[in-house]
Amino acid sequence: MTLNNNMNYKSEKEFLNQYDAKEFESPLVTVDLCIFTLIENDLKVLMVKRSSFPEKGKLALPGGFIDLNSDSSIEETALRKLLNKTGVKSPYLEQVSTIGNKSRDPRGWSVTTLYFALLPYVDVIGANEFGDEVKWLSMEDVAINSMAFDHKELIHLARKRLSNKVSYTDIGFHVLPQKFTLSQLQKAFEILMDHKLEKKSFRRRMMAADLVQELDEVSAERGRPAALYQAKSKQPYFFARSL
Amino acid sequence: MTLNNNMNYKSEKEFLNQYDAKEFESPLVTVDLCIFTLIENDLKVLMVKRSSFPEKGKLALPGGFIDLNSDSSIEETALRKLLNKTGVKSPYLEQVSTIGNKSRDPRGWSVTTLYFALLPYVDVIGANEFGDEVKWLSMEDVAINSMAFDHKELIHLARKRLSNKVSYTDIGFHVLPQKFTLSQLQKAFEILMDHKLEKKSFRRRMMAADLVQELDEVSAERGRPAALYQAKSKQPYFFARSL
DNA sequence: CTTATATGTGGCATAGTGCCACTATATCAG
DNA sequence: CTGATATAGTGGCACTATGCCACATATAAG
Repeated sequence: MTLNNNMNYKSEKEFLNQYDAKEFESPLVTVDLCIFTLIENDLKVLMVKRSSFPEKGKLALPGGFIDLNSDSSIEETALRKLLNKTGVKSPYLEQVSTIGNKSRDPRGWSVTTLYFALLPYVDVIGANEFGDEVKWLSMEDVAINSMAFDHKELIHLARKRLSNKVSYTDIGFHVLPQKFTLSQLQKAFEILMDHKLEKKSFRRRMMAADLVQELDEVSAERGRPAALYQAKSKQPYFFARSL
Repeated sequence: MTLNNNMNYKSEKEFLNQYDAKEFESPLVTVDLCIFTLIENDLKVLMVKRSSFPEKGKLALPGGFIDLNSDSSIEETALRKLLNKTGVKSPYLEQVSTIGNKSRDPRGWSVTTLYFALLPYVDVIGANEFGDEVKWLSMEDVAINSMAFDHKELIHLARKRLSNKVSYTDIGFHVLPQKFTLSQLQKAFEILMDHKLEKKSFRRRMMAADLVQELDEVSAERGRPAALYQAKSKQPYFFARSL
C-alpha cells in the first residue's frame, strides 16, 4: 500500500481536509502485556479469563485496544492496562516485539505490540476492571493450559527476553521487595534466568557493580542471619559475562 | 478501549458476523525500514524523497502501509518494501521497535513498526518503485537534513540497536562481500559499533569463535597481501566481552 | 553441647583481554 | 638493487574476572 505515492495534491492542507486516517485500510491494533512476578520462588504470569467472544473462557494476556482519545502513546496504553489489572503504577516495563499477521485473530489481520513488566508480588484478586477473572499463573502451568489467540507464543517470547536481559542488566531487582538478602537476590536471578549461579561469583560481581547498599539490619530465619540490602540507584548495565 | 469486555454474545459465530475489524477504532499502521550498508568505510542509510503530502519533498525512511490483501505478516511487508527499493531479497532483517502516539503524524494517531536491515552495497539508483528519488545518505549527514515525521529519531533508534548488537553477535558480516580480509572485517565492525578495536584481540576472538573460513587466496593492495576469508555458517552469538 | 542450616570468605588454577613490540611480505621511488 | 613505506600477522606478558570449593561464622533446635 503506497496510497500516498502517486498523488499530487496542491497543498498539504487540502490533503489533510480531503483525507483522514480512517480511509486507509488498517489492521486491528492491540497492546498485550506479559506481567511477571515471583511468588515464593515461583515465576508467575498474570492471566485473564476472557469473558467474551472470540476465545471466550480461555486464558489470555491482559491487554486490549488503544484508546485513541485518552491514550497519547502505546506505552500509555500498556501502563493503563497494567494499572487496571494490578493497581501498580510504575513497574519495570519494556517493549518486547510486535506481531502482526492475518491468522492470529479470527477476526482477520491484527497487530499486537507485546510488553513485559516486572513487579514485586501484589495481590490481584478483585483488582480487575470489569469483574473478569484475573490470576497469577505459574510458568510451569503455561504449557498445560489452552490459551486465546497466539498468547502462549507471546508468553514464550517475553520469557526469552526476560531470561536474556536479566543476565546482563539489573532488571531482576524489580521482582524483589525493598529490602532483601543477597541469597534472595541470587535466587531471584536464578529463577528469572533459569540458570544456576555460583554463590561467590555472584556476590563478587554484585559488589563490584556497586548495585546494592548494605543495611544495618539482618534477616533471621534458619541458619546464620543474613545481611539485608537495598538496591542503589539503578544503572543500565553491569556487564556480567555469564553470571 | 475494551469493546469486547462487557458484551455477551450468544455465540462466536454471531459475533463474527456482526462485527468485523473495521468497526473498531484503530490507528494508522505503517512499517518503516532503516536499511544500512557500508560504502567505502562510510555507514549509509537508505532514504526516499517524499513525492506527496504530508511532508512532501522531505527525506523519509522507506516504508508504508501494510497491504492487507497481499502481505500475510508485517515481516512480509518489510521484505516487500526492501525488495522494491533495493532489489535485495534476503538481507539481515530485525525488528527494532514499535512507536505509536498521536503526535508523530499530522493525520493523527499512528503506529509504525521499525525494522533495520544490513546489506552489502547495492546500487540503488532507479531501483525504486514509483520514480521516487532513492539514495544512500551518509550517517554523518543525518543530523544536517530535515526529515519527515519522526524519522530522524527512528534512525537513531536503529543506529543504537545496530551498534549494540554488532558487539555481541555476528551480524556485522552482512555488510561485507563474500570474500574479505580480517582487516576489512575489523574495520566494518569498528564502524558499525562506532568503537575502535584491538587488532590482536579481534583476530583472536574471531578465530576462537570459529566464524570464518580461510581461503587459498590473498588480497593484494598496498603492503603485505592479506589472507581472504569467508563467513562460516552463522551462529547466533559468539560472546565477545567488549570487542 | 551437638547437630542442622544457612551466611559469608579465602584462595588458587584457569581463561580471556589489552597492549605493543616485533616479524613478515608486499609496493614504490630512486 | 636498495631502502622507505605500508599493511598483515604473531609472540608474549601482565592483569583481571571466573569457576570452584573448602572453610569459617552465626544462629536455632533438640
